[in-house]
Amino acid sequence: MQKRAFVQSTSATVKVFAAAGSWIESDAVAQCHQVAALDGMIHVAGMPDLHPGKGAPIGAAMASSVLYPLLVGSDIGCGIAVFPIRLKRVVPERVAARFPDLDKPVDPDDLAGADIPAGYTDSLGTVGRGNHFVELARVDGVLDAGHASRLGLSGGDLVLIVHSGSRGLGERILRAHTEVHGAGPAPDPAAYLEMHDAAVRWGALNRRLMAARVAEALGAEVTEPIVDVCHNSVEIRDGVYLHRKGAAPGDGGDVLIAGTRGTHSYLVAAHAGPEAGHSVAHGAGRKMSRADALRRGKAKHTVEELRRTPVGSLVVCGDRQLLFEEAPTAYKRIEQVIGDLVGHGLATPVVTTVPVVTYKTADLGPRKGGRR
DNA sequence: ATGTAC
Repeated sequence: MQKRAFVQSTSATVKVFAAAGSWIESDAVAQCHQVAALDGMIHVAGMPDLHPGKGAPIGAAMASSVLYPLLVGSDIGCGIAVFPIRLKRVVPERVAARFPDLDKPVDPDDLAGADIPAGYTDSLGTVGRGNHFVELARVDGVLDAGHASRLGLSGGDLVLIVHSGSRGLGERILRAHTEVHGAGPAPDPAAYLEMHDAAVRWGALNRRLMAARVAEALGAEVTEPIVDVCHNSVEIRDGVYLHRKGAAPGDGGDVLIAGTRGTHSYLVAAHAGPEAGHSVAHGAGRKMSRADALRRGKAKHTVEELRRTPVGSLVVCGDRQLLFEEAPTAYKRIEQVIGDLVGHGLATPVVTTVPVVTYKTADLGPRKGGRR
């Protein structure tokens, strides 16, 4: 036991929602306990996709009496939305070739009159990097037919899944805080929350813009999303600040829990209580650092097998390093994560989706896409 | 995850 300081500090409770057999990186659990020791912290709930992040764990809901911007992170408002889409003929190669360039922002002139949160038009309509993606997927397994029907989903239906956030806006908001206050709490929570809320709205708009861009490029119609859940945020809940970093609000709504670029994703009905921070996992969760995934991936995979996955989908990604970092083998098995949520009574699967074409970043020219 | 620096 470590020697206690003279004044006994009260540490928050920590609970990780993973079965004994589910591997969780010890660094991530250690991060949860570091967070638990912060002033004002009340409870830390680790999701089954828990993994280490920069300064704070990813896949955690953290409740405290003070607001810590670092526990939301830089990608404030990042989330996953699901848009039903109708297409006549779906040949992955054709769809991939027709995908728009989502690395280039939309022309601000095209948004004349639109309400752009924070007036931030840089990179609006772009997907970003890291684990972000825009995916045409097909509903595969229907696990709760009644619930799926209420969402208007049947087996074989196509959906666009958009995972992206607030790009440079959220990063700017966090940096403005950390430059003055470091990892400390927000001295003026209301002022932070105002900027945070703008970034959340910006992220939601960004996801809609991307869905519209893709639909237009594919000659399809797109409507409002049936699911749109932000997993990096803070809210006042039961009188305290509930921070979520890589954790989706999971108390009554539906959530798309992303698998990987070569495996299924799960749309679930979430029903998490206070012990789970009213939250569920947001994805499969990395099991390898990006550096490890790159090193091991290069030894294990060819570029071709990462671009054409075992489920027959295509991955549009002109960045070879990103392709390795995001290889399905760098992530935990999504079935394990879902199983842990179900096992703890936090979620009920509704449908699974299988990727058809996943856009990560603009493809290389035909000449540049050689082996390895 | 990001914009920027190396």
